[in-house]
Amino acid sequence: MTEKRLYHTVANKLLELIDSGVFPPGSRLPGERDLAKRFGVSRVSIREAGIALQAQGRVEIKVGSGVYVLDRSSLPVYGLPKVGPFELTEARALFEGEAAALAAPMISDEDLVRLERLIEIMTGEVEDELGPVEADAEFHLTIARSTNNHAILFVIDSLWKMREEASQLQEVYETVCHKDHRDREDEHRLILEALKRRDSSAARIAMRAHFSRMIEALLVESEAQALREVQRKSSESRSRYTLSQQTE
Amino acid sequence: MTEKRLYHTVANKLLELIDSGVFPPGSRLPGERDLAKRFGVSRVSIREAGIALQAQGRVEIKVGSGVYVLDRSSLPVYGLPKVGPFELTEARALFEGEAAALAAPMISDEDLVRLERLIEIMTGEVEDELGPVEADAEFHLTIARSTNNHAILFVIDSLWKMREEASQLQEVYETVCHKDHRDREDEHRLILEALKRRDSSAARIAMRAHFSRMIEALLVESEAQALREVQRKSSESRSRYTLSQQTE
DNA sequence: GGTTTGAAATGTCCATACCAATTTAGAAAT
DNA sequence: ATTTCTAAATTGGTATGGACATTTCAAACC
Repeated sequence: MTEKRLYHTVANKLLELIDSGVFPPGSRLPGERDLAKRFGVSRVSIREAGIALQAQGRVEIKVGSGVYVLDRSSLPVYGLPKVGPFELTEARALFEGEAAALAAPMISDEDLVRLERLIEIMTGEVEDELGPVEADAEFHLTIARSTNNHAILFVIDSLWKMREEASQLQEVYETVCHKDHRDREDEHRLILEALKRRDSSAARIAMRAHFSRMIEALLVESEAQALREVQRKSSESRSRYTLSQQTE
Repeated sequence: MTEKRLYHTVANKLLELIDSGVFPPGSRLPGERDLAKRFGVSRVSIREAGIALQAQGRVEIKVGSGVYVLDRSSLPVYGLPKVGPFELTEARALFEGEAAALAAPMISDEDLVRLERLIEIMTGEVEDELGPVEADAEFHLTIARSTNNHAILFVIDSLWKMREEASQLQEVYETVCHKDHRDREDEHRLILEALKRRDSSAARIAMRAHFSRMIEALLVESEAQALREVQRKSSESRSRYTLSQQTE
């Protein structure tokens, strides 16, 4: 209990208050100056505690407003590596393929109808509070969940979070996904059909095909993007050149 | 690049310096006062950056000594789920099997001799700074690393950390591993042989066999453990009974 | 009623001074 | 020459006080 760093003990006391319900998720903590007086420490220590808690994903600090308690359940796994689109898709192809194969013999009927509905949401046939992107995530997570294996669920959840992490990566994904949304629908249906038949190896193949097509699309897209980049840079240097011509 | 919080930009700059090799893992970075002058900010901001980095597990701060760079792959990832031995081993069988299959065609000769050496360390033939347990970890991580896929490396690293997380789980593993250490050696050699031949499917099969045997052993062990638990509880309730007899 | 404005609250940052833990170097003893 | 001990230098930790930027919200205004 007797921590060495002051900010650490402050952070722990705050966590106790949060966990004991004094500061429920969503609520706002007292101001720095207030807390400093209450704990009998300086404002610096309070703020350091806040930074530490923020780094742990327990609170959110909004400048000029205050620090707000976050919901513990939605804590975003820190230490996720920065990965490129190809690495990520390759990993997903392998791991989600295996997850689907494992899930096939044991998936429940409820989950099967849930998958059906999620596909309809993605295609836009059905409106829902879930957006099409969230539905896509839920599709893959539902399959992972039906393996009844927390480690597998964690892995696939982490892979999805990596995708969300890098905004640049997300852009690439968006364009790829929306371009061939018809292909994606077909692939999702093939996966679902294999699961319905409780066919492990078909499920694995279908899932892999889904990601293989994605890698193909990524190749095309990254090529086009590289081309645009070249054009942008050359036009940039051209305008800089004309600019320097004018100023001299 | 222009973050809003000052300590955040400082932290990012430090991370760049660390990742670019200016401050390699294990090294000590300049003192607060030095860094403050260098970045043109106050000491508090430097320390706040340090706290943030520490919370992310990237550095270790020792009072009176300095802040030291930690090995990136060695620690972080909070929010690992608690998983049982069976779940974990099942997940490892699937995922590490695929990783081995992917690594087989592209693994370097240096990594192959490294794997050879690691097996020898595990069997005790060779002494090393690495213990046998660490060698086991390194064996699997080396294979994962040679896929050249950071996402895959992350997953397999995470799975190993889950094993280390729960002490109870570790006990079970220890007993299982040491009981049939001869089997384990053979299995590791089979994996290595498959990799040497660049045979993807053989590598996958060998890796899966390794974990399948583990699951078998776990079944036996958990049975024995369940038996012990029953005995413990019954003897406990018996002693409680005699105790309540005495006090009344 | 809707918009603008301005004061209060709040987080952010800095400079300085002092404290406590650690390391280092040099003197002293062997 | 080597070891041991002590004191100074170095380093991170904390406190204080002030200045600044952003946000919030209610009063004032059109």
